[in-house]
Amino acid sequence: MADKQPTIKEIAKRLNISVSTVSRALHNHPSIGLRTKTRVQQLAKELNYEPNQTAIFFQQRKTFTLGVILPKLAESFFSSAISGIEEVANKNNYTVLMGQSHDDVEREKQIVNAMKKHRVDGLIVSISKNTETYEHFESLKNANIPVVFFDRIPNTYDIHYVACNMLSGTIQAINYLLKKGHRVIGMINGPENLVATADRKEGYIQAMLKNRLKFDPSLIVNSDLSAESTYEATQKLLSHKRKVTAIVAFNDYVAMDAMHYAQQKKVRINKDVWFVSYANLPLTTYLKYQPAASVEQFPYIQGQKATQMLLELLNKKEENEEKTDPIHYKIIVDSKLVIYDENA
Amino acid sequence: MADKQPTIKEIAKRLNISVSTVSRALHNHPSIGLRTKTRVQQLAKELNYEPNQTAIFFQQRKTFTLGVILPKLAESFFSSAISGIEEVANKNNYTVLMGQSHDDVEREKQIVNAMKKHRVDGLIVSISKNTETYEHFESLKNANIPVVFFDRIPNTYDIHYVACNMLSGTIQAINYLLKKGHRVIGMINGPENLVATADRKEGYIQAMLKNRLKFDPSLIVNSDLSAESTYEATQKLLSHKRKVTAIVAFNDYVAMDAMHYAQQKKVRINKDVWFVSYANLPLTTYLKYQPAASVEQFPYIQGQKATQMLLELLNKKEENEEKTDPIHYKIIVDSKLVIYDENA
DNA sequence: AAAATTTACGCAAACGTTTGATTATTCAGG
DNA sequence: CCTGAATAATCAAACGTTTGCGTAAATTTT
Repeated sequence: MADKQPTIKEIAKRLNISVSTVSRALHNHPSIGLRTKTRVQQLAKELNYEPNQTAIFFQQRKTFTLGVILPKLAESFFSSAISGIEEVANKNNYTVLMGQSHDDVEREKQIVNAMKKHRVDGLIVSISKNTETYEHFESLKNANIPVVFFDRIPNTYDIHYVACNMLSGTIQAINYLLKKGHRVIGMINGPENLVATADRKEGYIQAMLKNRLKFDPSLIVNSDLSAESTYEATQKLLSHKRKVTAIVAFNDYVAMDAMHYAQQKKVRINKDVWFVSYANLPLTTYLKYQPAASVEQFPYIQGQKATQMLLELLNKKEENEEKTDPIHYKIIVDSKLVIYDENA
Repeated sequence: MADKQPTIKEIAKRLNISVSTVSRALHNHPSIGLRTKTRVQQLAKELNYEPNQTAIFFQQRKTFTLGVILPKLAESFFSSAISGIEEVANKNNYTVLMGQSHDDVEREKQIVNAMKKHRVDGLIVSISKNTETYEHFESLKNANIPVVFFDRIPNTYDIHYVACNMLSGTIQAINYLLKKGHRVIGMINGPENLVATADRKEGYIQAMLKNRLKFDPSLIVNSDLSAESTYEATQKLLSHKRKVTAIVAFNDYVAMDAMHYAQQKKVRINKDVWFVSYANLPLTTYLKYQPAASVEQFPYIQGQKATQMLLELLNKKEENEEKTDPIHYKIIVDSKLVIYDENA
């Protein structure tokens, strides 16, 4: 019973017709008579024929495979993102080749190469923390493999990407706190070299100005994201000469550390001092502390958008062959404040 | 500059030799003279030649791709597992096609089909919670695609798998508690139909018997894993006529709920009552409660082992073509108790 | 009834690579 | 100078599909 997989040839031979006829019959090509069409399709069912995709891939110069490179699946941001990617990809009959860089540039390069070798049709990537040079992606351009970046994007202009606008969420966060009556709002921001850090600061400032309040730079402190650094930052804010009654933290981890420190200092969380952060931890009831609200970055949606964008690029490519048009797609997803405890 | 990718033919033409010579030269075949060999290899570098893998896949009837199907990447158990899989796969020049079933049998079937279409060389799968029939995997046998199951494995014998032995860890857990002086140890077990549940119970019993203690069935209660059910179970144990001083919970989520309930009842965690569980939450300091110890199931290692097993199967397959030998590989990884707080 | 058109199918090339069989070249030994 | 062996390279088939082009038979149009 261990038949070799039946091929189009096999069917042709049995029916005493040519392979091209079989191929066309299977595709419902108009120039094939109804009679033979049904004969072919029946036999195909009978033999349990399945087209050899590798042959088709080869013939069509297309693999219906999207490569996805991201830092770490263990981070729920990325595992959500890949679910969004998978969903759109599968809906369009693409499958997903996956690779984790683990924030290691060398691995990232290796994966890019492996993907290129495997002739993925396109690539979706969120670059590693340490990626500062982008030649390994350049080589994809030559190979005519489109790349869409998401969330963690290179610092250049000639790319397609979808990313999250941190401004909107930050402004909402500040507004939320202002509406609750807070006037002295501290911010624990991230490393100064990150775009994400600048965006948060910018959002903070904009929100204050829009509300005709003046911006006090000493209320923004930075953390290198280590627990110690965050403790220190928190300490600074808690001992600020003006009484800080709310703190916006760079992300959930920072928020956790800050709240931990505050708690130790007998500060009551979301009572004496309110905390708001940026979501990257799954919201579980099992966390020690919970911020009052969190800026959501919609990784699932970002994943979907990125995939849609990539698929469009692939279509474009099919249409106007060889035309390397200079347009670069950019999608910005607005972040949004999510309030956890409505009655608070 | 948008050259089509150079092919072996191109090289042959330029050098005025045949494609077969080029192919062999590139592979360092002994029957090619040193002179032409170097000429070919040089030109290849120059043109930036890269073999067309799709052509090779097709020709060799092999894709160097492993399919991985698992329920949910968001669970850290699985994201660890896939890291292990990826590592071994990449080391052996395989790449990983990924699909999440989200515990939906229909999706699982779809993914299996997609993978078959893509002609993955082999498959690694952890079945969905709701999978009770296995025909969709049977079809892979016919296609001669080997499958290795891991962790969540079908309830049949004729499969390859790697799974985790819950007995060892459970016994260690009980021993640990006994050594700490606990004599009345409760267990919150899972749904009765799961193998995992039976294993835990079995471990509990064996540990007690080995220590010449008698087993009290009323100390094992079941939870359907919902918070309410767990509360109820915890309540039963805390109000047991014998004073329960330690509780082994089915997993981290259950443990969290149990500790939450206990806390509310003024029971001091790991003081009045000790908690031990089975790890499936990443160990972060951000959790509200922490069990004193946890049985680790080594997802990363399971992933590695499963991949190694699959690669072996693929090698076997290459050697003795068509021989469908009836041997089924099984690897059992021992679970192991990890104690969090050494000085406790 | 011949010409034009339509319908239904076959031929063969092409995609890029590998590989068994074959041929041409070189060279040693007799 | 011939034989036989080693060396170096070529030929051609094969992998399974798709597709442009050609063409015989069937049908319609004059």
